[in-house]
Amino acid sequence: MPQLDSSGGGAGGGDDLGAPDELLAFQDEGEEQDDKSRDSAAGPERDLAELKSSLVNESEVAAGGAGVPGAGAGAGGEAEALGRQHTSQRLFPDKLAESLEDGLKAPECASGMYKDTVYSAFNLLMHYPPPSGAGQHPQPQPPLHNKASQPAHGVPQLSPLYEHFSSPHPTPAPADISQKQVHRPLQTPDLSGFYSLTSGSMGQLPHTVSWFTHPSLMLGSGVPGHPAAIPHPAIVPPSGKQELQPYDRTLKTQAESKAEKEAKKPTIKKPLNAFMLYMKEMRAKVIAECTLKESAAINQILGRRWHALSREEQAKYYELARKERQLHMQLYPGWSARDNYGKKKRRSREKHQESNTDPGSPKKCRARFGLNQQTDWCGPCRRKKKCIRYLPGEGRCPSPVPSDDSALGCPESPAPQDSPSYLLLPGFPTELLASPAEPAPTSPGLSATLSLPTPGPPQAPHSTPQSTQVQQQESQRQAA
DNA sequence: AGGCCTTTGAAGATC
DNA sequence: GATCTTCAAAGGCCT
Repeated sequence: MPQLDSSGGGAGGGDDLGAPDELLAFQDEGEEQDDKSRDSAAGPERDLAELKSSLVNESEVAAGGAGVPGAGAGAGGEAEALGRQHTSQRLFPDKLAESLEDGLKAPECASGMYKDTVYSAFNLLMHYPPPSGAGQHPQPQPPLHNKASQPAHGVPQLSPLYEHFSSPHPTPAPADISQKQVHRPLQTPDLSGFYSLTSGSMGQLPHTVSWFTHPSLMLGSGVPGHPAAIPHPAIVPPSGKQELQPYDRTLKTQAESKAEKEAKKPTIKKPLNAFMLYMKEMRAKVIAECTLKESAAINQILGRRWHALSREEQAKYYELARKERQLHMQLYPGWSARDNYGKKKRRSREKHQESNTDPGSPKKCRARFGLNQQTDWCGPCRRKKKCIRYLPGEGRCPSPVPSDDSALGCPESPAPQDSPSYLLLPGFPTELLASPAEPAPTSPGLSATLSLPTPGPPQAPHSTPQSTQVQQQESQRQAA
């Protein structure tokens, strides 16, 4: 498996996990992957033709059957009957994952098992083609909804993008695939939450069949509503509802239809970054270990644990994320993150006003507090949002790690072993520090950055809503 | 019903 | 080029 250092090539600095280097690695990897893809594509064209043929057959069968997404692949028997073993491998790799899931479901592995097992599975997927066997029939899937489809056992999964990528024959999208082509498959019924569903369910993997009916392989992709036109998991209809049938559209004016079509334009989600992949994998574990259910608090713990990970461990996720982006690019060459801009409501004006009271940009901070613009590292860590940490000569901002997870209601969870302490420059504006007379805020995001770096005693588990905590922090800052 | 919270990283937008 | 903004997941909470 290529590692991050493979991207360095002596070009980068020492920061092999930083985003820029990561990008470089990604680009290098992309070329490498392109070569691999070409190699794969250079394989027997007959295989592809047969695969397409099998897809057509399955689509036809599915068209006469249930209109459930993934039902097109419900003709696994046909594929088997066709005796195209290789085709089965491509169409139903989820069976491999199911067998892997069996191993993941061992109850005694409730803690500390996910990462190793998942990555063992990952390695297995990466290096070995999925076994094709008799009886690889895709199971009919229940209605696809994000939350309802979460694994019952909280088995962590990696993104389907990566699962797809792990195919022994990853099929690159044609370079000329258009956005329209990408969107067409979404006109299939009830395809909501594909990306969330799939990325959250390695064991169930109802999406995997859909994944392997890549647009480049879907002869029906040009036919709206074609059963074979099953979308990529990253594609999520905006409303989760089925689009109108063509005869319904005729009832509307062209302008209305156009506007509605634009409004209903399905969303291709962003590929998950390394931390998101880590969160998806570890969330269930944290929930099991802690008494928390709120994602905000869980994310705080995960954020700290993320920083507590070794570089090697983080590198695994960076590698996964890189492959996710690689595959996403291959599948949706015309897609841009900009496409999803504005689909989430912008944060409140109060949020922006609050940011105005913050120290500001690193450059402003340096100027404000008399730091050297060239030598003093002053930055908002890698979030690049607020300058609230001041580190001379540091190329990377340490994590704002509080003493332990008990402050977040997770007493069982051990504190990160190598939680870095962070420095404050001499002359650091003490008014930015939390008042020692007041109870230290429990939120590590902002509060930890404003607290003294020396780890204090475990903070009492908070019981106030996080919004209240934020208000308290805000009031403290304003009082300061 | 839908936004907020909270995290980090990636990428687009802005200056 | 540096900085800022938005979005990606998650699910309880709040309006």
